[in-house]
Amino acid sequence: MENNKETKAQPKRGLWKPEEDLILKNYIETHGEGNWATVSKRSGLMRGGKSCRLRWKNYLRPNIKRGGMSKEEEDLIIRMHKLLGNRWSLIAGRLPGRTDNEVKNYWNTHLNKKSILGKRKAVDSNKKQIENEDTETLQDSKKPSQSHNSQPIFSTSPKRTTEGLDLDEKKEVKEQISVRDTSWMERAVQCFNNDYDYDMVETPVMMQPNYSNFVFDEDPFPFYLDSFVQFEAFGTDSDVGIQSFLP
DNA sequence: AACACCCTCAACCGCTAAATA
DNA sequence: CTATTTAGCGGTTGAGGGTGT
Repeated sequence: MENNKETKAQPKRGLWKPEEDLILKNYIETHGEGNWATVSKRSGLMRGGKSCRLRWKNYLRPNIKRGGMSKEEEDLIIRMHKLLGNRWSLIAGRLPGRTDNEVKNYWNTHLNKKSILGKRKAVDSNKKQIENEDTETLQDSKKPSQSHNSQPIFSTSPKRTTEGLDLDEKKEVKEQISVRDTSWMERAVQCFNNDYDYDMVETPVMMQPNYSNFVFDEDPFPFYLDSFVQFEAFGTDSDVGIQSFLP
């Protein structure tokens, strides 16, 4: 809501200047991350909290890798995107030093455009195509491949169940979850790298490499094809459950 | 040189979910 | 239990640099 009594100064926008970067970097190195709303006030930056957070996360944070993607990184992005769709943060999680924004940009500018995956088209041409198509096809093509607005059957982020715990216990749970994250992602990627030939779960027929209708593009793929979801939904140490969801 | 067009990517927007008051 | 705040996500925009004519 706008407050008429108090004419709030509009937060500064646009590209960050080196001196602003320095201020933010120094502030966070001193005070730590978080509570972004107060960062601009306390640091003297007249930026919004979101802007500060984004600048830190995507640019100033230590170990950020900048510059062109290596062939390996590009290959991994393509594979992961095939597997996960537009879940950029998950994909970026597999690329040390890369941010979701960077991966997303790279996909949209380099990979998507080149149509490396064949079916996927550049955003603009896709829009034009949608405009020209009849209603029935339009509805299909408008389906988000995996929009965050459309609820996935299972969340790809573990539910945090820290209710009723004290601060230290909460921290511990979060660390455990984080470890579990790495674990299932690692296994899923290994699985993917090995053409789904992994030992934990019986490979569903639709996930086998020679399955002719093995297509991810455009439509949200069924969750039983998503090995990431499998690992999370059913755990990494059990093969219970997956078979019951097979067609 | 001047202009138009294209491309890239940093930053912003709108939204949701989780955490906190 | 509800309201508010905070963090995070994916989609989109637009400034600025590059390239073609």
